[in-house]
Amino acid sequence: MLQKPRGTRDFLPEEMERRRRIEGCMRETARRWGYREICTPDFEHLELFTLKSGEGIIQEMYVFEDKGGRQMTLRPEVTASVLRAYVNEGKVLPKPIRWCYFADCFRYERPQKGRYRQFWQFGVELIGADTASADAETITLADELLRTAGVTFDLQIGHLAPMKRLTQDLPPEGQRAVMAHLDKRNHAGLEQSLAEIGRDDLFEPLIGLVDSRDPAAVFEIAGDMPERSRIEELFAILDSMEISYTPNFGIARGLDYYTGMVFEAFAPNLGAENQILGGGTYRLAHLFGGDDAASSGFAVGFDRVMVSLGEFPLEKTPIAAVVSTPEARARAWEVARAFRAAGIQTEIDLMQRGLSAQLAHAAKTADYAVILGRRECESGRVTLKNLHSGTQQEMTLAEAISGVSQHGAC
RNA sequence: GCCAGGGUGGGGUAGCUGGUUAUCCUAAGGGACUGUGGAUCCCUCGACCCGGGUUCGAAUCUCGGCCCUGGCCCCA
Repeated sequence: MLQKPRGTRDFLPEEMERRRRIEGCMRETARRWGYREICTPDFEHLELFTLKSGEGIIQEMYVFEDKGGRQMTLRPEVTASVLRAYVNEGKVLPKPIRWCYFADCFRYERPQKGRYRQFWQFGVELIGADTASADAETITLADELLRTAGVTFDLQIGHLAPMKRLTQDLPPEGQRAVMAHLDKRNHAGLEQSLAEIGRDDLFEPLIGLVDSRDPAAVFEIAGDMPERSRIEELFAILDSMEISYTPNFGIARGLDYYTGMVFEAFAPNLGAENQILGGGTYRLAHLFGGDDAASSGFAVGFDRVMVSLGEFPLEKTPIAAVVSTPEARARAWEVARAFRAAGIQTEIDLMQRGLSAQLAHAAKTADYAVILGRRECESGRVTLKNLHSGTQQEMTLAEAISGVSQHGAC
């Protein structure tokens, strides 16, 4: 038997209903904040992502050569595409630009819990605003999005400036290593890296930075800096909005293009892959030939949110099954059409089953049976049977439709 | 790329210290039952992940691959 590709999943209707429901929550929240949907290609020129993230990511992507000999790749994320689209067509739009997307992405990685080779991200990008308010909007929207979806999470917010200030004298490789260790809270690795470059004196301040839960203490350690007022303003807005978060000035997000604020959210009930959201402020447009627009944004790991949420009840709408004898076949089609026109999910027998078997089937899949035989054909009425209570009654078609509409599923 | 544990009908399983036709539950389809359902009974359908090796004989032992689950690395 043919298997699905490694790291991919089939979603059956039950699961799709759950996914669409949560997707709808996220879309609605973004809409209320003025973020309108953008859709970019599933595949892009490879160069788009190597420009953004370096050559090293090629081995993690689905790269292919198209029939014209072009180096292409399935998108591993959406931010690069959105910024490319901005450079291509968004330059003249009034700023700030608020865009959101819900899209599948592809990464050639080893699958594990919450990590798949095809996965979905819901994200927003706020382009052209370079203020504490813009930072605050990005974070607050992220918080609201996750809360609306119903997921339990820890929100951690940091800023790259203090860490960069402390490590500004280090060689680039040293700085990179130090930030990586801090991001992973790897104290032993940090100590070793600092020793290798002869800067053991930085160990205590850097640890203090990461462990600090008070922004004021961070400036005590790292000293004053130009970004200080913006950072303080950001946290003031978040506090006034009563956002629940943990300051974490050890977040490095690993990538060079982040310029200031960075934030992440974690779901405590997930395994090793427990980060469900990540974002920050960045500059990318200039890489793709555009202006140096300041941007901020985040992406939600939609599949991880779904794993974290687990099973939850779905609201049911009533289902009607039209059950008929062979002689009432034509009438059954008419009645089914009328039910569907009223917006009711309605199914009709396609298996040429006997009345008994039709009812047996309806009892498993529907809430109401609309029974049609010679008697109903002659009277022009229908028999409506409630399949949960077992009660049934003959009535007009209109009465049956309104009865099903009003009672809902049991 | 690395580590651990797994892979038997659509789903869940027994067998796995080699030996008849591979067990059971469930689902699905049909019948008992041509105007009334989920019960019951009967029937049908349908599986040893793939390939090599050992053996008279492999679901079982062995090797390789693939895939699944979790972890490492990475995490845009």
